[in-house]
Order: sequence, then C-alpha cells, then structure tokens
Amino acid sequence: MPELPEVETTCRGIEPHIINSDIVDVVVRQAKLRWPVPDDLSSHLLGRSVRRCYRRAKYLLLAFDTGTLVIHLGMSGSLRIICGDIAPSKHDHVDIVFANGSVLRYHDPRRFGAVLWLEGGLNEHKLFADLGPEPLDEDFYAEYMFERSRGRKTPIKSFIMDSHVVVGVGNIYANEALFIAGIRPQTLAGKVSKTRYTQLCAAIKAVLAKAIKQGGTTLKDFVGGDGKPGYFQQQLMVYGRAGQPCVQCDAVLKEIKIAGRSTVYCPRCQR
DNA sequence: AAATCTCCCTGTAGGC
DNA sequence: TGCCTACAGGGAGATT
Repeated sequence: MPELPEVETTCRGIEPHIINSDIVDVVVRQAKLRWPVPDDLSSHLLGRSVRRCYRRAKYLLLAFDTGTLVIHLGMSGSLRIICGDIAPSKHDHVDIVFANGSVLRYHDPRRFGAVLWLEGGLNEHKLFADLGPEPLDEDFYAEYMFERSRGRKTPIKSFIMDSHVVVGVGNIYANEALFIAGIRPQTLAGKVSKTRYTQLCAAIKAVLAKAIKQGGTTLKDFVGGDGKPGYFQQQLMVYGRAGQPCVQCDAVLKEIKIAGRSTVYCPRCQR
C-alpha cells in the first residue's frame, strides 16, 4: 500500500542513483500492468538520462529532456536500486539500466501500478489535468476545504480521498487524520464546520509529514536488501485496529465500510 | 456536477 | 495439510 509518503521517500531514495546517467538498457518482462507498458518505451529512454525525479499525487515522475516517465506503484508496487547484475525475481516487471551500473527495478505483485511515457506538459494529460492541490502545499488549507465542501453530500472520508479535492490521501491516512481531528468518517462533508476543517487540514498535513519524516530514515533500504522500506513501523492509531481499544479513551474501535473501503474509528472520540 | 459502481490482480486469511 | 472462496485496495472510467 504505497501511500504518498512511500512515493515521496522512494523518489528521494532513487534520485541520487539515477540522475544524469545514460540509460543503456530497458527490460520489460511483464507489460500488462494497469495500462500496458508502451512497447516503444526503450526507444524513448535509451541514450537519455533523468534530469529530475519528483512526485505529483502518488505518481513518481522521472523528467527527461524529451518527456516524462510516469511510474505509479498501485497498491503493491515498489522500486529498488540494484547494484550490478542480480537476477530478477518473481514480479520484477521492468528494469531500467544506467551507465553508472545502477538498475532501477520495478516490482509489483498485483500489477495495479503503471509505467507510462508522456510528452509535453503534464497538466495537459488527462491523468494530471484535474488533480487537486498537494496536501502539504500552501494551496491546501482549511478555508479551501470548507468552500469546496459546501453542498457536498459525500462522507467526509470520501471527500478527503477525492483526488479532485486533494491528492495523495489514501485509505490509511484518511482514517488516521479523521481520528486525530476527532471527526466521524461518515459525517457529510457539507456539514462539517470551518473550525473542524481547520483541525482536519492540520491533521492531514501532520500525519503525512510525520510519515515522510520516518520514511527518510530508511532511505538506505532502497538499495539492495529486500526493498521494503520501514514505513509501516509508523504507529497507526485506528487503521487495522478494529475491535481493539482506542489509544485515547479505551473504547472499542469500530469498523464500517465507506465507499467499499474499510473505515475504522473511535465511537467515543470521533463525533 | 456529483455520487456510485466496476474493474484490474494476486497474496493472504479464514472456512472446511 | 490442502483446497476453495472472499477480500483488500488506488483510482480511472463508466454509469446512474
């Protein structure tokens, strides 16, 4: 379940190993991801090099002079830097080999992820055109949430997971942020007060920033090893804890479904 | 426009 | 132990 912090940390972790080194080989073992990996991918990449590695929403973006390689990790994807000639294992779908000896290896058991090549301005592409602000940017703030939510009859949890409203808030962090803000997930977005949006906005930023900070301590894991950065050590207060006591009040945490997603909350702390 | 449903895929968990 | 089924989950795209 790579969420925004995992993508951000992956981005920071791989950049120093691949920046400004010519690509000398591209190996696609499995092209059937969420969308097909373009069959002319190598023609776009060979002999070129990454100028910048950045993130928009949960898309990891490798900028070249001629276009952008878009990588999405879906729910089970990961990227690792391999040094030298290490045999690929199951679900290692794409390798990008650099002149400096590094191999960027894309691994994704469930294949919900994507590897795409885009040219021209990203915002002109339909995947990026209608995305909301980044949660950690200044243009995501309580007043904005309040205004956008007026008249909306969708649950607050669905609202903050809507990428048109704000990007990168996945199921885990939506649950956590609502707990921190003390808001019941099923409350209709249009009925949440400005004061509570102030708390919620701060909670979203805090929980994501904290996870990124923790991810930053495990960057070394992106090179070699088993490729599993240690984010999940982050203590989650509600997600995955249904039936267990609330960390604040000891009440039994409740689990419901909202829009098909598992939702855990404290019936006493969240109103 | 907004809300809801469907689908992609496979590892894991639970039932028998 | 092993087989079978249900389910999770990001998010685009279709449908209501």
